[in-house]
Amino acid sequence: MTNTQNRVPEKPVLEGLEATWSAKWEEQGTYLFDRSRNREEIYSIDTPPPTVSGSLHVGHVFSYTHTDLIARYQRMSGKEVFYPMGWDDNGLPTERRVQNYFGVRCDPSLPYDSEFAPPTKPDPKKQIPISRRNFIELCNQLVVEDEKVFEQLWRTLGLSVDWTQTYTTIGDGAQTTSQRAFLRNLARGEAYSQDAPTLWDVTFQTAVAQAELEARDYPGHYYRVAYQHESGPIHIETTRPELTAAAVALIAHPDDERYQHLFGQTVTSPVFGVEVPVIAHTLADPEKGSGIVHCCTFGDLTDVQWWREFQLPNRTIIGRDGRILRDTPEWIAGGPGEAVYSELAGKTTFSAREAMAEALREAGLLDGEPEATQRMANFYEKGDKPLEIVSTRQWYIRNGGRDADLRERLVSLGNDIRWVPEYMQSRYTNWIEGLNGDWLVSRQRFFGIPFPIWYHLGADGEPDYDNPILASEAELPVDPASQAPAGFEESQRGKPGGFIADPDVLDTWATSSLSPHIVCGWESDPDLFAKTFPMDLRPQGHDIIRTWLFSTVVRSHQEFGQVPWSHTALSGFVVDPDRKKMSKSKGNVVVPDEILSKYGADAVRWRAAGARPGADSPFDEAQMKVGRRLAMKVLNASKFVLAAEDAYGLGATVDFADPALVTEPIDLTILTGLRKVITQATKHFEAYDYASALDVTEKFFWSFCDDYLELVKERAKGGDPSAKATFVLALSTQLRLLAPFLPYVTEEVWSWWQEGSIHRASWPVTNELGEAEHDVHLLEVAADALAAIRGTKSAAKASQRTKVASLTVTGPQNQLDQLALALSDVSAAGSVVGETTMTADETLTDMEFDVQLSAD
RNA sequence: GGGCGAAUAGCUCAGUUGGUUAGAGCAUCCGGUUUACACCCGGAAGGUCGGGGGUUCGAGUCCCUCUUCGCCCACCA
Repeated sequence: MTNTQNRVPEKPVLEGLEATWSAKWEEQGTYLFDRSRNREEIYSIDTPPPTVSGSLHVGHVFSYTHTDLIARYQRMSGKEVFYPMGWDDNGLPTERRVQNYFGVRCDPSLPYDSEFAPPTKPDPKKQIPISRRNFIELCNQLVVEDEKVFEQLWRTLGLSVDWTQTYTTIGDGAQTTSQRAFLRNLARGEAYSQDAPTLWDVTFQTAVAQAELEARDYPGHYYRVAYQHESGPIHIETTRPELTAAAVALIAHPDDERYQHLFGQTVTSPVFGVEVPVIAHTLADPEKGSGIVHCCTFGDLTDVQWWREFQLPNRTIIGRDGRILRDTPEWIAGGPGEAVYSELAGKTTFSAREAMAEALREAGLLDGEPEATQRMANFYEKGDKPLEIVSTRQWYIRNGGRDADLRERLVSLGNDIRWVPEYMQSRYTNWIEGLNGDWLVSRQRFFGIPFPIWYHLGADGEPDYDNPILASEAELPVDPASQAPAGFEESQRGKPGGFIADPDVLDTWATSSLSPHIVCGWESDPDLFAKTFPMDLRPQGHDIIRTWLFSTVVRSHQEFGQVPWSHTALSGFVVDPDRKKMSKSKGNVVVPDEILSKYGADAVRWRAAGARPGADSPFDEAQMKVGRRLAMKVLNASKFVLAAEDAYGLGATVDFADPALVTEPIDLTILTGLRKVITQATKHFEAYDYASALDVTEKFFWSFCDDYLELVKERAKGGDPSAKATFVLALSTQLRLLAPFLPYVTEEVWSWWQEGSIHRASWPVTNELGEAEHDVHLLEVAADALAAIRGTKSAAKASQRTKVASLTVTGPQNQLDQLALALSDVSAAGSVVGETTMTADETLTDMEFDVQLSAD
């Protein structure tokens, strides 16, 4: 016989459960993945790697909890769960954090300094320039520290991750995978490089992709500028007069009567006197400005389209630093505007705009004064200056942006994924249908995975971009900046007849899009890959459907011809009480550590589980208290049921866990109701609806505690086996139903009277509770009677211990019959000492009670 | 401008395929030291289901329409 008495604490507390149990889980390997199991028995999760250079906020805590709820349910249901954790440490966010943290900046022209140590007191205003290698060393150093902090938080939160299965997006494994996948893309013609106009961030001096754009309001002015035609001035309106020197055409709508006489003719640009054609195109909007627009290389994406379509000359005047090119361009040199240009040269677009406006004004070519306007401009999502368009050589991966067939194929692949919630699929479809170019994957940055590519240098020292030298898959990962390609010596680097490295790194999404490849061991662990791919679940935020989700489908389609997972679950955001998105700049971010230590992990998880998939949820600290109360209730109710009689408990033990002992009608209603809860909770979990699973379980649990336990405690104290059997069966079932939500408190209670971890116990099934049933209305009828008694005492402002002198019940016969079956429990719980009279009245739909309190 | 979602008690949300008098928790108010739990328990009050129209014996639920809010996308002359 198991002695439960000694293992039930006298005063159970929530404090410390996180530390105790997360250590035991680690020690006992509770969540280790057992790869000996078959594919059908495995459930694999493509966890989002959080950006370690950022900070985790309560939104992360919620969404990672959502994934863990599913993981724990699947594990208890018999699946071996493959649940790795990644850290996204690759890319610009880490660079920025390193710059701020250490007060340095990367200058690739500097040599490596093995002695370099970052300043102890960094001055953010005066960043010390260091070599690329020194910079990357600092990146690697800092991410290790950040990752420790993140892991600690996840462990406290109780994520059932297999901590032996971690990866980083900058680690060797990810580098090899990313470079290999890129080489395969290249070999299959899915990747290509091109010298073309590119959206460009002048602050970070890198190209950016369509998916990283963000349109923001941007104040500007309309300038009314006169181009010259033999018939007189032609006024255009522009917000960017500084691009006049880059004008290549004027364009108006073909039906615009005002400009019919100009089509096919030429005009000259103001100040610079450059001759440009006037062209008709439907994209010119007669309603905007004067209806005729100057096309410059390049003011916006429409300019790029016109430039391509009409094969206009490229008259770029903006450099990679966002400033007007210092050398006077050939089409300006020797012309009337040479002097004006030299004033613009080297200026930022902002000050060049003012200087150009002044020059136009002086020349009398500015009509009226500039008119203030609010327009939208494209920004890099991490940048704070509007993007420019510059011509640069970049690498692209085909994603359907320039191929209608592929686009259609990718859209239909969305049907192979089960979306939770379903309506999120439309965001995926919409995004693909709105693509306007292939995926730009090269970035002119430092902390990232380099392209595994070099170029021959001709005798003239010019690189041969058309015939790149590719790394072999066997030598991956490679760093072409420090390794020479096969057949060359390092000394030939940069020399005519030698080679140079491709200077760029892969966009971080180009690597994170391979997370299934990375975690499942593509090309490195075929056995693991066969058992985990395609994966079962991709959990992620709905804000990165266009980036992470879509790009992962693209890469999986290219490499495997199928979708990478069968399900995707999209979490909503935690928003502040005003329904605004939390962000650092707004100062409304809730720090997870504080709420975790204040309310406990179980309470926070309980609140997270209340946020349904896809739905944004306002943060409300008061809600955490409710979760904490539930966790506390689990401890106390369990103690009451399991502790021996002399410790004020009911002394139920595992020996009573036998449905055959349950004979009392009201006890049978509990088992009957619980079977229903099992069925419903299971159904909800299978549909990824953890919130409803919790709801049905929790409601039953409160009723179990407040109604049922109160009703039968006197009988149980008398040693009734039917009651005790019901207690242990119901407790065991409810603990397991609650285990995904409250892993700490359920594990704690489980340890009082069971062997092993509850998290490796089996998910409850209905036949554990036997076959015998009783109408669940009995519990309702009994609870109603008890409520009437309590209500009378409450209305009389009397103690609940007040004795009831007489109880008269009137109601339909069938309800009275039910009540009769539980009358002794009701009387005991309600301190009914006098007579109980029951009178049938079929005109009533519900019972009515007359409760006379005793005068004593 | 296009797409998606939401609107139910002061707040956060449930409400299955239409079916009695619309539910829960929090907050509020009232009461109770009740031998599991005062980190507790009991009780009460609180709603024209965003507006308007329609279908139906019957609409929170279905249809149309309007309004408001949120998110995603587009919008640089």
